[in-house]
Amino acid sequence: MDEAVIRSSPLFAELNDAGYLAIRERMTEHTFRRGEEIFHEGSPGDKLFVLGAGKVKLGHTAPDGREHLLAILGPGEILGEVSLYDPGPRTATATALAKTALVSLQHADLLRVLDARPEISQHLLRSLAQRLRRTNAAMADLIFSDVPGRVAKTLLDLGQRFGQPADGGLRVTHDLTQEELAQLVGATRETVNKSLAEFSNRGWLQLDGRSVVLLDIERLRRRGR
Amino acid sequence: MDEAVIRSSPLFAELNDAGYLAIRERMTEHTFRRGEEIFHEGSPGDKLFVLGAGKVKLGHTAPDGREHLLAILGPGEILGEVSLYDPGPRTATATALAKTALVSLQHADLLRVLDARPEISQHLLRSLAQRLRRTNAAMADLIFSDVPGRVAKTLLDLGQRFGQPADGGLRVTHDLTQEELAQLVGATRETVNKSLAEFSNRGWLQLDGRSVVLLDIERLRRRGR
DNA sequence: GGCAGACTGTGGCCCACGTCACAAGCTGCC
DNA sequence: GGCAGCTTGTGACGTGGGCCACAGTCTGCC
Repeated sequence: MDEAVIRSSPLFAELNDAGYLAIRERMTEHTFRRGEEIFHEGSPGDKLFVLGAGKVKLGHTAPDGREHLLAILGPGEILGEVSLYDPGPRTATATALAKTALVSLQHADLLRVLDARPEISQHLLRSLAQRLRRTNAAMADLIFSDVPGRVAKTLLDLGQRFGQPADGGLRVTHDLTQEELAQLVGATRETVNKSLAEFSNRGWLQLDGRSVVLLDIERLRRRGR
Repeated sequence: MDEAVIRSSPLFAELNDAGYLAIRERMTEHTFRRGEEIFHEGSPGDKLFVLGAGKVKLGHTAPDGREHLLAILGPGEILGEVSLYDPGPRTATATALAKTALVSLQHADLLRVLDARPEISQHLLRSLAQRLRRTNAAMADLIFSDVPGRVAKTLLDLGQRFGQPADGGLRVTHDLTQEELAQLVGATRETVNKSLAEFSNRGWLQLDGRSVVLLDIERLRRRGR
């Protein structure tokens, strides 16, 4: 079960069992299948989510309908916390990329915990600060790196977070279509496809549906910077 | 004097006079002239700054030496707060763009205030959350807008924050060279120059050294999206 | 007042990448 | 099992904008 993942998420890890149980009973469990929306841009943001299992994409749709992904989140990660600090409608849409289990918690309930245990909010703050740094790094990449470079970097990042050793390489089950990967790196599907093909026939990785096996991490890393 | 600006910055506005004076005496005043560095990427980040007057650019230098600006900050704004939440070396370099007056405050001193008045930290959190939203919007622009569009948007944004009515338009003294403006929008100086020239001879704005007068805001806005 | 160094203004060349257009697999549902 | 609709693979073409190379203007310093 993924209860253990929730329990040990940074948000709750420091609570003792009694404290955790008190907050746990205010949480609601949900499951989603690929393509189902967890929340939509513009809707009121009064809840926060913690992923137990699965994967979620956080995306933003431009007025002209073009879409761009802000982040991919996995087990143990927190979702929707921005509107905890800055109340108002959601500024992004969260969609499940695979079968996903998560719990939701009303902001009000969480704030009660934070009141009692202010040191926990440090974890939330740090995660927000890190998200900001990440985003800044991504912007720098958009400006300075070409598409293959961004693809390589993104795969390495996903590999570090979700990969597991297999088949003489690092298997990364990203659950993304090439279209979604393109939206994540800020390019078109076609260009991403060609970059992947290039990496593949250099033997740096091996494509396999919605996952890849990274074979030559060192070279990918060099290509990424 | 710019004391009033500091006093009414979101960080301190809610304090009563006694509370403010208590923290005020832990602050140190500094002034910088154009080009002087307030802090440098990689140095230990143990202070936070509040701008009283002037303007500051926040930039990041890539390993290959190319530079990119994250934000332009003006009077009343806070600087260096990220390392308050996520301690460690500074991840950006702050440089004065004009004659700038500011005060600095050790994190430790500020944390003492926040302990006593936790509601104040809400303001800090909100400003961080807003910074994150801003950055996300900037990323979307990098992906979806062309250079002239980003230039138009950036000028409108600066205009909204620093502009004042004059000469039948909105005068924006941005204190940026075209090179710096280019680093801010993620393009080269040459392309930015050509965009500005284009806007200028369409009569949408008027160039004037390190400031511009925005004449046709409506059209600039349309160009920006 | 004159020289040095920064900044602005513009044209030419070229390539990375977006757009378009299809072909070919894969998946799943009736 | 077959058709419909995703998804992947790849080639042709056009162009926005980076890079280079100057010329012209502005600023401040000796």
